[in-house]
Amino acid sequence: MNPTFIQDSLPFEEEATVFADLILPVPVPRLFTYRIPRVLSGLVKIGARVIVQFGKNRVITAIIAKLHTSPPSGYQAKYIMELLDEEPLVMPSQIELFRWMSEYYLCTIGEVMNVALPSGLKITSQSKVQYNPDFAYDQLLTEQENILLEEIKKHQALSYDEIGRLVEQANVPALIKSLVGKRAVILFEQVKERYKPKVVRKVRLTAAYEHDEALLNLLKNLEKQPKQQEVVMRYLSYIPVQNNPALNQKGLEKSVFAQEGERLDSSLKTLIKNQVFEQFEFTVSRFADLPNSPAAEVNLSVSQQKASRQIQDHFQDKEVVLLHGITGSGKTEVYIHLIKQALESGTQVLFLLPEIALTTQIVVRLRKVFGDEMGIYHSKFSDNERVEVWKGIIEGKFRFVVGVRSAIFLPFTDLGLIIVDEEHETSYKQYDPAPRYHARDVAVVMAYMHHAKVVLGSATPSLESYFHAQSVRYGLVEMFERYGAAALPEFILIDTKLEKKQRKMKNEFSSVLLDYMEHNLKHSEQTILFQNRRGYSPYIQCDECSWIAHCPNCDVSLTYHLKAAEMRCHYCGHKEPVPRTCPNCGSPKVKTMGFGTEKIEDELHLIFPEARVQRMDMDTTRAKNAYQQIIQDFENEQIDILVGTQMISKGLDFDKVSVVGIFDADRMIHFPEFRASERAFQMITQVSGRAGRRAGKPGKVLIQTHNPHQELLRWVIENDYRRMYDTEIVEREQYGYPPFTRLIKLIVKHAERDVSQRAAQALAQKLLDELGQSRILGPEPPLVERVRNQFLFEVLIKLEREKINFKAAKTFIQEKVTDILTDKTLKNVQIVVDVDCM
DNA sequence: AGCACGCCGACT
DNA sequence: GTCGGCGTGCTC
Repeated sequence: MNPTFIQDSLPFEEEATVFADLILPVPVPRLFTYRIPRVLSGLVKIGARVIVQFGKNRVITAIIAKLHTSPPSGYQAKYIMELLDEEPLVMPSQIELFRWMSEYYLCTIGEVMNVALPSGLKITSQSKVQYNPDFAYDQLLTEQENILLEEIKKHQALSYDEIGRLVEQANVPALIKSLVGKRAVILFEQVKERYKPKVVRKVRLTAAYEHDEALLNLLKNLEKQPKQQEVVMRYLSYIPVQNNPALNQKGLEKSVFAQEGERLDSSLKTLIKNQVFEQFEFTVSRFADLPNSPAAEVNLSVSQQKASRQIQDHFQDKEVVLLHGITGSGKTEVYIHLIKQALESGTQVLFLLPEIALTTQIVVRLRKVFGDEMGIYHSKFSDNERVEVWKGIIEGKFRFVVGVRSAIFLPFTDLGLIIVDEEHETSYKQYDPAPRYHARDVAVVMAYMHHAKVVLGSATPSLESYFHAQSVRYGLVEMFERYGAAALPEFILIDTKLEKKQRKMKNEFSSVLLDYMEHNLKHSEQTILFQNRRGYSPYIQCDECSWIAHCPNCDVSLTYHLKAAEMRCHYCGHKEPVPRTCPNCGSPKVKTMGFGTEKIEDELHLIFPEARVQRMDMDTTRAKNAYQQIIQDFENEQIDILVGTQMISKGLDFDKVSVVGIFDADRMIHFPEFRASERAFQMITQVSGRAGRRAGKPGKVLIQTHNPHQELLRWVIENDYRRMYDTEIVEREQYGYPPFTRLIKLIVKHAERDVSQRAAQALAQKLLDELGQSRILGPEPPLVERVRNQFLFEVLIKLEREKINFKAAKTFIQEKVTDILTDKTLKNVQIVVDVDCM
């Protein structure tokens, strides 16, 4: 890495003009050089944000990546408009990381910046229109222009949107443009800082009433105004000033007096007017209301102690340790122990979790131990909340952050430990937009930069991580005992083929599963049903002519949603009503085919009308707290049967569930993709982990399958990760897949199938010439070959880990991609480059 | 990515 | 004859 890139002090001669190379949030693969105005030259620092004009009329936020005094040749550098931060908002190590990411994932540093900064830190400008006070009406205005001008005259400054709302004219932008030309109005850019600290309005007694005597007098005087008296009494009940006058400074939130049905707020107003109370505003943290009772003791079991000791031993000579611990082995306690130690040694700690696991018990758990020293970074939090975490880390308020994928972008300066829990989770990989990064892999790189250590934790590690743990790269620590001697669940395989033959199936339910569920309901025990497909049915079909409802924009069937009474495309979001008769032949025999979570839920109502059934999938958890609510209800045993997609495999307390039912295991196992076995093993194992024990008996996991003799199911049942790994790794090596190779997927898109195909073929040919046949797969259309009216073709590149210079190969690939994009005979082609695709 | 500039069809 | 369609190319 270029050392000047991270230099942050400037011993410049006073006269020299200072230039800054800036990261701009645009997909242009270079930095942009701007001039620093003389008055700011001593104040600018690397990592500070500035506002610059970019292009003719755009005003955007940029980050200073480098400061120097060599004027650019060939063009005149513009001045920066404003300096936003006196101290760096982005740390030098982050700029280094951004650069590494843009090189590794083949995207621009601006794209990295764009996803890294919460939008509250990115200032955007808005064009504002203002009446020109010097306008002399020396120009001929059309009637429309006159109406508009009169309206603009009435206001200080208006945005285009506001004008649009004010007048009923069409083509407002054109009219404004004309008015600008005639010098009747002025355009200017208004910059708005998005982040607003959260303030609460508070009241407190004025100094005159802070003391006992004055208070008693006040209460006496207010005997005729009972409402006002009540206000004072209420205040004192919260803030006992009579016992301790100093408490008054803190004040009380105004909202306490504005509760429904009481109408104390008007009395409060009077008291404020009479200078009994005074108002003030108080800036509060948005995280204040989370449970917070720090320093709960953590007692490690013998196996947990052993695991954390082993991890620390590995850290002597290794940066990364894979903690392979089965569900319920108590990895969290081990994490807590390690986090505590890292914090005690004075370093920062980052704990990554997949999105869906974050809203649950583990956060509450960590909060109990670490209190408000711990920041939380989550996509369902508002932007302001994210900015608060960002700034809190810089200010030293948070030395420990629990967060999702994007938390790797936070401004750490001195990381000592990164924990990636559920490291096998595919949601750590961002697919769209660029950078298409894998947070687990970035975490490892980041740890090297900070000289920090990494713990990757999982009950079902990714093949990649386990492979590295088999070599000298990573250390491996295993926990195979269930905490508190909870027994492993008992597996039952149900042959649905056989049951179908014997006519024992009730739609999707086997008789065995129904028997267990019924027994469970009778004994008030809980059941989880897993079907990794949302909606009611994945397609609807005409019984007469076999017509199937398709998305008009994508090459997929439409999924039928019962409750919403419509068909939806899960790729582009297209919706349409369900036809009563077949649009092709007019037959009324249009039937739903296949099943998703919604259908299972629906059928459960018929089979067990008395049972309390809840569904949990993307459709029922869209609201901010819906997910948490369902989990809470389930924990409080207000739900008997929970039906869900893979969402249910995380963060549920297994102790209360005695039956887990898994549908459609075959579809997962035989999915046409090289990772299918690994994924299926992980998913089924994770879901099975939800089965606990009740009254000393182990829980039951029932798997419905067409073929109970598949070896993958046997590995799951025997909890034999190792067998799965050994079998799978041989195949990976044989066919040249990760971890033996690195994959780069190029997705070519065009509105016409033919152009898309031609471009993909040309691209593949260029790559083939240099890299050879064995390293290039395709081009071939993906499973869904048309999405949002774009035809897709994929080229997959396999690069061996050892033999190939990965960086050079990527540069070459990038060149070839650019060749295609600039090919005049292939216009409007888009190419997505996905490094380490999943 | 935006955004402006530039060259061809349906309207006052 | 103009508005405005979106193709093309640039941004320090």
